[in-house]
Amino acid sequence: MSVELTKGAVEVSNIRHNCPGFLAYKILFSLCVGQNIRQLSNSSGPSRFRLLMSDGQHSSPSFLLATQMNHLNEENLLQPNCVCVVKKTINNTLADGRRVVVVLDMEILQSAAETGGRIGNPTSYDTTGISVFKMYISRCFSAALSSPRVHEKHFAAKSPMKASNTSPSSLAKVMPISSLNPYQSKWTIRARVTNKSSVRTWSNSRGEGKLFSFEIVDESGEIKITAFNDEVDKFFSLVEQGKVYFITKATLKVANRQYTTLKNDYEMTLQAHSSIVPCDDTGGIPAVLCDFVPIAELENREKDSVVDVIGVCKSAEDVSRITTKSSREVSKRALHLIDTTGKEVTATLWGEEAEKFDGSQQPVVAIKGARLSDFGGRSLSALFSSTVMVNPDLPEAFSLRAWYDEGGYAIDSQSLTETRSVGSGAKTNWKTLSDVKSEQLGQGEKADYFTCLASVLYIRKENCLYQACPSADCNKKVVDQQNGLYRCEKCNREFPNFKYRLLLSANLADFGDNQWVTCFQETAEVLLGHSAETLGQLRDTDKTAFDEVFQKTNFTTHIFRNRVKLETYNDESRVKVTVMEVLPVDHREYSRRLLSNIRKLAS
DNA sequence: CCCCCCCC
Repeated sequence: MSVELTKGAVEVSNIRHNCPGFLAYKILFSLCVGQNIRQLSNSSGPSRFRLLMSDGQHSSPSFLLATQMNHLNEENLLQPNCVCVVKKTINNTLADGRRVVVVLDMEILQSAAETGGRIGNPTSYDTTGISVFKMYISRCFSAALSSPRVHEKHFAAKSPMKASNTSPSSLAKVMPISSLNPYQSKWTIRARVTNKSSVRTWSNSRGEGKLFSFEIVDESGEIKITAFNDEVDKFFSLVEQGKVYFITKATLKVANRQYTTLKNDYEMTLQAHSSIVPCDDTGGIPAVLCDFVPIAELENREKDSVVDVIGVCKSAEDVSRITTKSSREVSKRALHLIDTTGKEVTATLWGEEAEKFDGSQQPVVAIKGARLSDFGGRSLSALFSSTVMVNPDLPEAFSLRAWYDEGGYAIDSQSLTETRSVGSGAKTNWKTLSDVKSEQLGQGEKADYFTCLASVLYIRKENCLYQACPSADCNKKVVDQQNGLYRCEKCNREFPNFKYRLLLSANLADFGDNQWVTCFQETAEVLLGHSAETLGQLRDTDKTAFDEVFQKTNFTTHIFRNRVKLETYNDESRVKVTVMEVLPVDHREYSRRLLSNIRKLAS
């Protein structure tokens, strides 16, 4: 059978390297022959196939089969000289600067046997020679191939540079990053910021100061740029992650390979006379692309691998300060991310990123280049080289938002990170209050421990405070001698003062049952939100305010970690529940408990 | 001129 291949398809696919605004879209239907299929060696993750594609006129080896199309190989359809329809592609630049056309969707139209050999006499298509002229042409293509998935971010630059930017002749003056060296100072580059640090200060024997750095990329390569002191003030707010700039008059120096993973022998330092000018994002500069790993998939990835992840921040822990092994203080904040795989993972942010993070609206968070750790099973940690994006303008973010809001928030998800946030040490023994009775918890020799999600129904405020011995280690009730002195029988002493202690009897309820529990000092203070001392003062001076504390506590919901034990008392035995810990309701745990309870109720 | 990848 004879088929006609779409001449020019190879060229069109490759030219579209110059249209970074498009993440993925349908290309002109093109019939191509996969002449050569090579499985790329890959230490982790699924196999990747490189395809030498031909349109009968040109052939190009720069086609990479997206892994979701690997089934073609498994079905044995991917054979040299088969004819396929390429339906959807995305252009990408590999870490080493090579450009590839990733085939996201294609269909085998005719098997290799049916084709019977090579079609036409294709010549090799040279992608390195994409000229300014072609870049210009590509804009015509991008206009013709407009798509709803257009992802272009227009930068409202009204500078004169904008006009010259659209002119092919001026583009010729822009140099590729890969051509820069310390021996030539007259250059302008046009590049996208892929990673921007926060401002950091230093102080050492050579002096002190502040700095920030960022990384940029163009079609030819990447480089790191650092700004110190005055240049920090001048450029920090101008430089934005993801945006494209003309950069000129910075100093180049040999990069210390020890400190960089970027593929460039040099790095840049901004000077007083350096110039950074925002420019149009209209072609030529590769977009910052993320290769998001589904959260469930993290389980199979190697420890210490660096991955891109995206998820809804279901809950975020409070920021805290820790001291590192090198005695440095740093802020950290753990985020709990969930995605459509129904799995969660804990990701830690550091420093300013941790301090400024606001998880209150459960934003979608994408982290490009997070390190996978094996702490608690699997967890993630942001690196200095990571890019943390909150509610990024990405299709993946939109679909995650929709998934979460339309029901994802309620799924009984499981975390890959074993947290010890509730209970200590042993696995949390979640029970409903009716479980505690039906399973006869605490009726054995030893005490039992359980954790429940419950609301405060009632607190006995009468007798909740007592006057205790003021000695540090004695909490024994004292006897008011009515002479200004208080006697402790245990210490066998009289004191001119006492301290207030709390001993609270509260009735807790969940969906199916209720339970009287006892809260001693610490747990009572957490539950009521006031110290025993304050409450004692209030009771004595402002009864209304005192009552209000209890009213406000009623119907609040918490996680209670409890001890339950059989106690004998005047020949009568009954279980006594003592609250060991009152914890705020963690949204994550809350949904999980609520669902588990609902299921119990239904069954 | 920095160069830190952290903590449970």
